[in-house]
Amino acid sequence: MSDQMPDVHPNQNNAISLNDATLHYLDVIYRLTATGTEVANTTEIAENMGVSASGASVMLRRLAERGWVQLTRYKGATLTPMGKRVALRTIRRHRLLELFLHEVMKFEWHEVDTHAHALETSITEALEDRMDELLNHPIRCPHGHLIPAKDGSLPIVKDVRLVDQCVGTAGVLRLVDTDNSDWLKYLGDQGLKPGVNLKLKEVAPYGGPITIETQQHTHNLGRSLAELMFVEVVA
Amino acid sequence: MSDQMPDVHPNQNNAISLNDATLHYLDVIYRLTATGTEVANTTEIAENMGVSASGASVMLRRLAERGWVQLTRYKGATLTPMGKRVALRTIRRHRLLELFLHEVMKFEWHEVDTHAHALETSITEALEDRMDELLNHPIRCPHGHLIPAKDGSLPIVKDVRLVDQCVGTAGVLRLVDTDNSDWLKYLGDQGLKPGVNLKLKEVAPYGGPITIETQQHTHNLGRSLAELMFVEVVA
DNA sequence: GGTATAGTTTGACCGCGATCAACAATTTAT
DNA sequence: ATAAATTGTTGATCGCGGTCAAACTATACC
Repeated sequence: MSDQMPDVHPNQNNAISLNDATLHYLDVIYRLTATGTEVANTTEIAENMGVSASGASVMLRRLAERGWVQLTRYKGATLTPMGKRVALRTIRRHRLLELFLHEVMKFEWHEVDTHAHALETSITEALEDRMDELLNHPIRCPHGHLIPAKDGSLPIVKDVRLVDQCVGTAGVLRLVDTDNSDWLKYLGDQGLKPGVNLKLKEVAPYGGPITIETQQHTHNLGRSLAELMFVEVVA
Repeated sequence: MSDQMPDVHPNQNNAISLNDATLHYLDVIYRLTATGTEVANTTEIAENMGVSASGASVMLRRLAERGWVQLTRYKGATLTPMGKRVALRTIRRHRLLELFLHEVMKFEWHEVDTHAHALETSITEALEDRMDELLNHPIRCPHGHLIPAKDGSLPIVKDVRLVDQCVGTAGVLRLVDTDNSDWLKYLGDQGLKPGVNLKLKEVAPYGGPITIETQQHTHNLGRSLAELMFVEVVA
């Protein structure tokens, strides 16, 4: 809610009137810091932006001067509350677009990220709102990522990492945490998409494969793929 | 067909890999030169781009160096065949987007131009194609403007200017040639949208108003509005 | 506790699309 | 035909997001 997200300067269209580059940097930094890691380091950001490390370094300084980013030299970057808010708005648009492209435009779930990325900094607020209505105020993108509300708040869900569960656990697949098109295609082809019911049958030790069972099949997945999956446990 | 439109350098995604600015300039120049006038002059272009005349002048030189534009100093600009092709591709995307936003996203016909403009340089070719399919390979945008094919060819239609017809002529409204939101709203509110049947009842002389009749109403329109309307005459 | 190494920043530079102020060409009016 | 007004171009400069090469931490290792 708005008690934790301060207002961006009263701007007719929040998170807009900022250029692509800024929006994409903030997006990347958000995603890098969302997953536990406290700061995003320059090299990571540069890689994700497809830019040299020096280029990212310069840009980070500018983003810090403009108040979007909290920078500790030679250490890394975090978003300021303002930066976080802007990032969440871009992420909202990205995920709404992904779902829209999947549900309405009938793109495959492994294709939507690219197309959504191209559009996320260009769509108008009215279009964002219209998609939201048309999709019935959805909570998740096709991969299961959460769609932030316009105020930056995230829905509360009960996702837990599949690989942390004990053998025998049954649940509903809720999130496949990657945008890697190949992995998504592979999993999708096997029917392993959010919504599917599954049961954890076996976890090989020492980072070995895991075995899960769905209605139709038994699947053997390498650890790296299995680690992407989050489920809601059912009693 | 491709006999009149030369190939752009074999680029995986025609009219893309050019930046927004270039695309928008070419678009503007195309529209300024499409309506009879042989060349687009710097001031006009500058106004349409929302940029100073000197800025446009500099940019036009660059566009000429890059082969998109044919420039005659102190006279004006035309598109090269290559430039024309790129412009038509952008216009295709713009008009497909307009129709999509109207038909699928349920925006009003006077709203779509703005939103389409924001997106026209960002959408991927796949999305362009998907919209085209979903809309069943449409020929016209909501205002009736023609949608160029991917090769730059335009459908052949029988639109004629309403104000050039003699009193008594009956026809179908096919095109309202403006993107002015206010005028569009006004006309739309009266039911004067493409597809409506109408009959020319009176043309006041000396640029005076015209009177047209539709199924439900009789409309009195000032000359400037009437001049935007194109019809297909029915026998 | 010094030193190699990985990671980060700086400095000099570039291309792009703008601006403004000054100047040049073209049109229009007298 | 010349002066005045309009329109167009140039030159200097800016902000932005990049590059590469060189200098500078921070850290891990022996």
